[in-house]
Amino acid sequence: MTKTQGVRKRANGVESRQRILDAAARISGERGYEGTSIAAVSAACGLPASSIYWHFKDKDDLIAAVIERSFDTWLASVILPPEETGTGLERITTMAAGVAKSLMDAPDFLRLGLMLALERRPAEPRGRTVFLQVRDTARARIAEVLPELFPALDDNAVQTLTTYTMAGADGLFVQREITGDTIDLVPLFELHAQLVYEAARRMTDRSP
Amino acid sequence: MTKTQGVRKRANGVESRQRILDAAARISGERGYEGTSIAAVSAACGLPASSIYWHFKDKDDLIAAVIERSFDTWLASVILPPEETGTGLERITTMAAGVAKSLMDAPDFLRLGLMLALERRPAEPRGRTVFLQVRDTARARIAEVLPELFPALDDNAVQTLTTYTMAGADGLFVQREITGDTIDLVPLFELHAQLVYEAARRMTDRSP
DNA sequence: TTCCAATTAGAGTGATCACTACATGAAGCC
DNA sequence: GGCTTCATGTAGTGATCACTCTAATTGGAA
Repeated sequence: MTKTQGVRKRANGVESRQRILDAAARISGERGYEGTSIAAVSAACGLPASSIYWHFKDKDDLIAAVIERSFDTWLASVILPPEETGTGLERITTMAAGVAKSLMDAPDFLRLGLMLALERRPAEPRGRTVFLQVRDTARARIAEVLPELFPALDDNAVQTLTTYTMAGADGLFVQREITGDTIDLVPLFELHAQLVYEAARRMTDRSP
Repeated sequence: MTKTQGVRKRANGVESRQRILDAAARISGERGYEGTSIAAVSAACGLPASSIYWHFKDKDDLIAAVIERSFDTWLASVILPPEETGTGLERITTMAAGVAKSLMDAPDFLRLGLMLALERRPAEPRGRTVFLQVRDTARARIAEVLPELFPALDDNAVQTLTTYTMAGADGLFVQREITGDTIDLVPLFELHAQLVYEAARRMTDRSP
């Protein structure tokens, strides 16, 4: 029996799960955890609430799944180009531009993540934990890149610069969310990369 | 028939309003707009819901009042020390340290503000609008400071550096919120000030 | 005293929340 | 056909939401 693309949609768990996640990602990316109601997700994806609860244990599980799905996509952008592609400055500038592009393509992930991260509720949502893990992985990537470009950097300086690099990325993203979609993050991220690069260079000069 | 203006502590009106705002600031700073329920504020301040609605028109009005109250306090920290206190770098480093201290003293304001700013709900809360106005004022302050220290900077560079300065402040604040209260923002803000200073200096060197 | 207005207390409104019980339907396998 | 599993549909559950109504209390003014 061939799969007819007919009007009558037959029960399709995988596709329904994706539709639920799409709707939940959009709504939670716009309104945060508390602002995302199951009824709204249900209306947006066209499936009843009971279907959502068949695919996901509870609301917490749904939000966590939203974060997890964007996980790999986003982390793939945090990569330093190989050595033969250019100078150190060129490489981290390209890396920064790549992160900027991925953030502009799919801002819901970081927007929801930052909202979850800023909240301090008594029972921490699992989505927040997952987001912080992704963040730590991204942070570790940067902490590996810096000594590769500046072997003379001591560990303390690497930690400080890593923190500063992450902060700049978050802050520039927030800036775009506030000011509007017209702002292009790429040149700002490139500037950020250059400033971090210069700072690292000066730090190595100081402690030979 | 002249309504005497000198109203004493007629009842606990003024004090009650402050208690409500204190409770609302703490709760909304921890859980955001949707996460702040009138019942929770009522329990935290010891006054019934009807009293909250006597002092404030609705929830939106309450949250906006929370933002407005922190307004002046916070803006007062965004000030460049006078010229005779040191070199340009020293002055903006001191300014950055002051902002860092004020953010660590009262993080609820910026945490709530950033949560409001990131949200994109159909009906924008008034608190969000107020927060963005405060932000614009702070931004204007920075945009005035930069040409004072670097008269040769063109307007485009000033705008870019201002955006980058704000972004760094936001991002470092977020970093502290995520990593925990043990992190000291002051040295990170000072580093940020130095990097912006160096960037501005190099920009003026490039276009004399 | 009496009156008035500023607050507060308490009870209650309908709406919406996350979540569930249960029946129904569709496909695969025999 | 019958049986099972996957998935959806219907119709709720009690709890909590923002908000309101009205009566009580309070202190100052007349």
